[in-house]
Amino acid sequence: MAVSDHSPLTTHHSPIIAEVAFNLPLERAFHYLIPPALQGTLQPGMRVAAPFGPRERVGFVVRVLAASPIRELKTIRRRIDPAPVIADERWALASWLSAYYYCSLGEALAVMVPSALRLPAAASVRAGDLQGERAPHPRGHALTVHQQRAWKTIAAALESSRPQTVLLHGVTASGKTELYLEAANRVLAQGRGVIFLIPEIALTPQTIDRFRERFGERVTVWHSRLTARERAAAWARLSSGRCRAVVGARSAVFAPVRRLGLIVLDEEHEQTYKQEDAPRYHARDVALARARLTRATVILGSATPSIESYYAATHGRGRLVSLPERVEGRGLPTVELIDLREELASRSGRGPLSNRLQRALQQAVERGEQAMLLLNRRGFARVVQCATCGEVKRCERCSVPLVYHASPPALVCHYCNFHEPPEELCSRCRKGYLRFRGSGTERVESELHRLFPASSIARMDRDMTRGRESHRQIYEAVKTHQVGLLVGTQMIAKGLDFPQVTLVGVVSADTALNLPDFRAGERTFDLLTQVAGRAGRGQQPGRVLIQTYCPEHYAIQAARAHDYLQFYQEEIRMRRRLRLPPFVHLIELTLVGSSRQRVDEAAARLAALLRRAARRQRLRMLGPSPHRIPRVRRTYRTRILLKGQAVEPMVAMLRRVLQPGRKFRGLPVIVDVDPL
DNA sequence: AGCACGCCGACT
DNA sequence: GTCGGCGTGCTC
Repeated sequence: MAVSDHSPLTTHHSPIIAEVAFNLPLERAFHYLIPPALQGTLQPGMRVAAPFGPRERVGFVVRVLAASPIRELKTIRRRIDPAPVIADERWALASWLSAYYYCSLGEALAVMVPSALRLPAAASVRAGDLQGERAPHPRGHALTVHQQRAWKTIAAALESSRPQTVLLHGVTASGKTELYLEAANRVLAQGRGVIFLIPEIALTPQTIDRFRERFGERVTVWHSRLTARERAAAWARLSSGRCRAVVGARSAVFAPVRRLGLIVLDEEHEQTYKQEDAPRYHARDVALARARLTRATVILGSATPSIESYYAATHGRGRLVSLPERVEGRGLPTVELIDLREELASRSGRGPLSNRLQRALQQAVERGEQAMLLLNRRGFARVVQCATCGEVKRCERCSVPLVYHASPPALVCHYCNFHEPPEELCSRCRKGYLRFRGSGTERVESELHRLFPASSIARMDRDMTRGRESHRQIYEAVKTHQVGLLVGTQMIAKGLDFPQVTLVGVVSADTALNLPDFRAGERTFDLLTQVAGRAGRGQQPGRVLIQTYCPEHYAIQAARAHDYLQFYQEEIRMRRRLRLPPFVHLIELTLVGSSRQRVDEAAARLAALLRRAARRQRLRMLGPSPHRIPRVRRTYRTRILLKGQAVEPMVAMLRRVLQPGRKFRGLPVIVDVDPL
């Protein structure tokens, strides 16, 4: 293309320049000439393909201009979309994302639009599409007294002209979904749109089914497994306004729902709402930001609300409503603690299951009832150690011990998935036999086989659910009573509804508790409460046994008593005393690089710079300190933590300190705002 | 983020 | 003498 033909650009007054933002960690957007064939057709929010360096890239048109200060402009190659894929408040939402999570506008826009989305040329908004059907659908069931009281608050929020956030705190099986459906129904009847977020599509088929039952074709399901055609169709239905409700995981918070009136986050405490690669957004916080822009209501629902959400709801930012009882008068299971210190002193055997837990399992088996065992650790044994020289088998690429897996036999790194054939003799001293220490789900499974040879036993963890159908197969096997005993990692703690399970055993409550993380208590309380909620969902009452070395810990005590408030009050006191969220916001910076020395030096320099900047503002800087696992895949990692009252000023400061591409001294810096 | 360019160690 | 490591810089 002969750029020199377009001399001098400033005399043009028609928009022949497009400013394009790419999905790159660069703050700048780039200018291109619009080819004659596309002039007059490009609008902000459309995607275009353009030459970028040696290759072609897809970017978003941010605006069209009459002139550019840049000499030697290249020309846009193609237009991707017949109509903008970003419109209305989603533009402002992209700016918010970029400012809050420290990403470029291009990265923010890219995360809001599925990259594989291809809109058919015919996609256009017809007038009248937005009308739709407004008649409310009849309610499914009669509401309980508690549900009615909660509904009053929710209905008031929905009618209010000011956007509101309602935290719906309800124990497991207390009927939260019915209220979500009722709220969605009301908002649809107002002619407004609904986004319904669930933690994981695969784990919550029942919730989707209920939505489908109630709203039929008026709701679109949005998830990553959709085919290109399905995705395009769903996008078109929503952006045209023909369909005004969407159900989906995290990324559905960006769905092009029109006239948004309500966002529901079911199980709002779930960590899956946090995206773990850039931009590292939290769907709950995006939902709150988007709701502010459209004056929409947000309903957060959970049996174990995040500390942040509960604090916000009880300190003037939103309303709290509670459902303290299970529907149909079913009681909560009784929870007993097993002090492993006593067990250790008295017991002769050294398996992972205490005598008391074994007896309880025995009783359940004898009565023909089902039982579940939770252990948040895959594999057979956590540590493989030489009995003679004490050598522990470690991963070559990561600073972690290898985990022994029995079937198929292998030593596995849980961080880089490195596999190595197991040996019998120590590879260092060539004398000692290898000893297995610490239990995983495989060992518990083999222990169950030994104790209950006549029972049907299944295991559910990431190793067992590799295949796409395996998760559902295990689920069906338990549901139809083909399996009597189920052992698994935390994936068995969430959402599964097995009415015949009367006993839940937690093999070790301390795995999560001992992590060096200020949220360890919260994680433990969540996990114990959620897994306890799996017991006694049918006619038979439930019983939960928790094995622990620290039975006096408040997270475990509160879980035993089914007392969220007791846990919250202890936890919020700790957070206040230590200046932790929700009293401050954290930003975690991770410097990564192949040379430990270079990483450490850069981290020290960056920390010095930030410390100086932090003194001028009112914020604190901690570190640098090595990552909990300093080396993963031969890459060293060091962390710096920022603490402050507001995120935006901290991010603005980082923008000044870091180089383009979010680098410091040439090393990439991973920025995680509000890390989990 | 890619990708090309450019300057120092172990090899046909 | 080269092939290739990754440190540096650029992308309208």
